[in-house]
Amino acid sequence: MSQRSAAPTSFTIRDILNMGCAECRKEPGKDEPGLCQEEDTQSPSDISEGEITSDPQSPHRGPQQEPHWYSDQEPHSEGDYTDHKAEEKTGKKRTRAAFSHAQVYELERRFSLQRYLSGPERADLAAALKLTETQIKIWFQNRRYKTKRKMIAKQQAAKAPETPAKQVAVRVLVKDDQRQYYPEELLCPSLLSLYQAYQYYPFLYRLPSWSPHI
DNA sequence: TTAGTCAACGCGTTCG
DNA sequence: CGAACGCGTTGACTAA
Repeated sequence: MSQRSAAPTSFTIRDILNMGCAECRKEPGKDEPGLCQEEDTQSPSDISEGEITSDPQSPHRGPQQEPHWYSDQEPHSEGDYTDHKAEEKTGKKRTRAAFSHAQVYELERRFSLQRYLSGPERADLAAALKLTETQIKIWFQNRRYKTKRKMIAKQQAAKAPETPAKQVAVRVLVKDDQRQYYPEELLCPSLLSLYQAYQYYPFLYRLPSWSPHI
């Protein structure tokens, strides 16, 4: 990972929040999922200390002009979580909050440190991220299950009987009759899948646990 | 249209 | 008995 700037990178909650989504700032006008919109409506200075700009209503992901993430959705804060469940029973269509980049960043960071949270830890994290404890609990549940599934799939792939190698055409960059790289120098498949898993959260590349180096 | 991801849900199980 | 868990599924959504 190359150095983006001369400024030291801090991973405290406050710094993460205040720094906003660096990926979004690169191309502010680009219409791409995973780009946040917060900078347009709320400057970092507007964020109170230690506060996550976690409005699932205005998630980082989603196009600028017409947010596809529940544009008709009522605010989904901790207070209305039960209301949301009540809505389910009344037959209203199910909604799904999209956590902001800052929230997911902190959740992933925390998960990399500990896979299980105690009650008080969960409450603290929920308060810091402006999410409900239930959301934190469900997120960790899903995250553990997701990790397990991937591990099982990986083990099964490793155990699977070797199939005869298939010959495929490989494009090779040639300049002045000289090959510029070798196929084996390309990204390995496992790394590609990892990249794919991070497609929605490019900022995760900055997590300490993440390293593009093999 | 399809495959994949995600948050949320339902259900059965475990544990204090 | 209630809370938390694992697991499978659902519904909304995107990219290809």
